[in-house]
Amino acid sequence: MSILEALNPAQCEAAEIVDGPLLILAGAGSGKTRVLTYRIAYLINELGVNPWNILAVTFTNKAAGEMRERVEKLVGGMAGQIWGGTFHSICARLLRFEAEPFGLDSNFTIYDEDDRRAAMRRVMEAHDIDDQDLKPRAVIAQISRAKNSMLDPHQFALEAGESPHQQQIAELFTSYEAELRRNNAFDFDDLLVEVVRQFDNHPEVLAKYQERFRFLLVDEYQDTNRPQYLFCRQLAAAHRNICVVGDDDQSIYQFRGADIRNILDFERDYPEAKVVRLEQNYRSTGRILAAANAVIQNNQRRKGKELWTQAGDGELIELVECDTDRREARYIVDKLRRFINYEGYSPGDTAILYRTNAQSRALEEELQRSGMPYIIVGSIRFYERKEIKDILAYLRLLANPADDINLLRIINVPRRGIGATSLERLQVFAREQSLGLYAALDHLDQVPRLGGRAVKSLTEFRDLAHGLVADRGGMDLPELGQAIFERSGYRQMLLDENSPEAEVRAENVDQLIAFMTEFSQTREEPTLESFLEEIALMSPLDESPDTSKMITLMTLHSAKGLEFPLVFLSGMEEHLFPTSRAIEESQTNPQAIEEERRLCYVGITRARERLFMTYACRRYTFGKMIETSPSRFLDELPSELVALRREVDFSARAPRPGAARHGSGNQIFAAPEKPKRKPEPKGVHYEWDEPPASQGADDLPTYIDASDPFAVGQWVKHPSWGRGEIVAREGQGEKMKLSIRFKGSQVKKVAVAYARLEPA
DNA sequence: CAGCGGTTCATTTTT
DNA sequence: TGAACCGCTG
Repeated sequence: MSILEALNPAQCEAAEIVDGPLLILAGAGSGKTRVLTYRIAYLINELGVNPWNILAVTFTNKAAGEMRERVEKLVGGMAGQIWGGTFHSICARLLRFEAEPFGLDSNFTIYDEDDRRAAMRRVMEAHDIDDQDLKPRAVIAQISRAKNSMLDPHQFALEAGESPHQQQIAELFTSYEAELRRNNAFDFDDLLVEVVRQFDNHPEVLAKYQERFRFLLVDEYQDTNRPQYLFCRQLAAAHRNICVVGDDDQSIYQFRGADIRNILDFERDYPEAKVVRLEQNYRSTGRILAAANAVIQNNQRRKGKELWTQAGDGELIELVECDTDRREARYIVDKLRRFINYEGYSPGDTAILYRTNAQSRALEEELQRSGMPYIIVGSIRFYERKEIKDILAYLRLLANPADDINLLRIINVPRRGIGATSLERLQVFAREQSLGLYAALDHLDQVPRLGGRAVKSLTEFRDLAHGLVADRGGMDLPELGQAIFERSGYRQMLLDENSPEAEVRAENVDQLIAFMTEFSQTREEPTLESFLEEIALMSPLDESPDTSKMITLMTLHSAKGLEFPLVFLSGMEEHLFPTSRAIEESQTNPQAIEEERRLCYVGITRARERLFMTYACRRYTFGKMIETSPSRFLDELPSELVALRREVDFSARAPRPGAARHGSGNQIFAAPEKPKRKPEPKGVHYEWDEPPASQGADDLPTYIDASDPFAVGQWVKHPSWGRGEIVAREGQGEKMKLSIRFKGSQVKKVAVAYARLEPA
């Protein structure tokens, strides 16, 4: 009996066709991941394929890990031998493994957006270009686009033609590339481009991998860009065993070079390709699916498919109009509390999705008041925090001393009295001698016009670095992190600051070191380089481990591939979703709106049972209240699927059908909510279903729970800051942080586990 | 050299 | 609204 009997006929076919190219067109919720895992298990268990011969490309590293786990359940420990990960992490590993034949230094650094910008600034300075009239960001965007089209600086210059502006960018492109090579660094785009070029130039290396990766699986194929497409084509050229899975309706990364043609033209690239369509949806209710189908139908450019389900209709989709973004947030949080308290949902069943990260702020404030556990995916990324980036910069310096950009970040952090003037002198010297800055530190006596104080400070820094390099061999990863934290004076700097914020930052560094410990215990090769690489290529989702227990807030992009029983799509407004940019662009190109619509489709299809879509009539934007209008996508929802309600006055719970008219007016008004009898709450219960009488300066109700000493509204005493009122809190248990308003009305953020707080 | 206060500018989305 | 950048002062 085959393991594939657990699959439906279409899924079974998709898992079984293992010879030659295969395109699986998998609609949202059609069991795609299930097919992929069974396919791999089938290859290994029933066809005796060595897992070592399988390469699985996924969209996040987390997804790769989950797939490996699921395969493991079917085939056992051998699953660990499957190569899996994102294009970027796979390519980074390839570049390190093959550094020698490729003529590279395997200790290269991977530049993120910040590093990239810093590098570009430096290049522009060298070219004497004022960054006011040519912004580094814009130049980088153009370079990135060029790389995603596989253009090198030379080809870019040819395409630029006569335009002096474009020629200037071409020059900057050339210098930027030189700068990165000098620093032994690659940016995100380079990782892919470099592998493709190297494979072209080293067919013997390519052949090795073609031989090894006899079975190629690529998930989210609709979001591949040109270099990724070429990479796949290179690997598959010999055996043509390539299985790609995708959904043209869920292509949402064209802004970063994804080319929808890669999926639309798959059958042209591989004429012998078989195509399997998965259209039965196992995720959502009939109404949710109908809404999704109705919206996406407005796109012209698609392969065309219609999802269907055997599940029932389910509830109506609720469309909620709120007068402000604040009210919208409050409505959502209030609704969540009810679902969690009385409808048997747990926080982990729920998600709030939005178009832009900026929208998370108002929602977060409301959630903080509520005390319900939540996690924001991606907006304030752990590895982008100053203190984390600083400590990482020290680590990167040890791994790759040739990286000036990195060294400049920390040479005066903590303050060592090394100022701009001294640094400039050092840089001029280094440039003249063709030395990296780190190497130049060994010749301080030869640097012209360097003051005695500066020499002393720079020597101090050099000795610090040398010391760490010398001792590195005898330390494991977390010890090294700890040593950097201590010896660099970073910990002392935070201690001296003696503020709650500094405490939190110290705690963050401790967290980083804790992760280093975990890393060195769980990874096969816990080297410094692999650690830095993993962090550099981490997606926001890879960073947040426990979305399963909390209300999850994230962008629609981050939500791709996920599902939740209860979903809120917030900010359904013109100029926000679709964005102003897309609207503007659609003046000249009607298809510009289509990617936004696909994003909307992705959002709708995340929901299993209940879907709420909300919009505000006025929204705080750039500190100003802006009048808004409902998103055009709402007009595309069939009226019979939707219940419309209005949230105007918070204290009046019942909706007030009223003045404002919406869009084409095809929505129904919901009957006023009938007063429900409260069932006995089960499990965790979040308080304040009935809001207490409003209090406080504004007319917003403040919720207070007297049994919880750290509830919002309670007073506490801080050893150094005195008495203060808790105005907000985040996190749980040991990680709980409080925002406290002390006298002088300054608000400080405090980690409960660190600050010795007393009730006051 | 560091710290302060003023100004300006920005929001897509992410590896 | 706020982060990020600039220029001035001590």
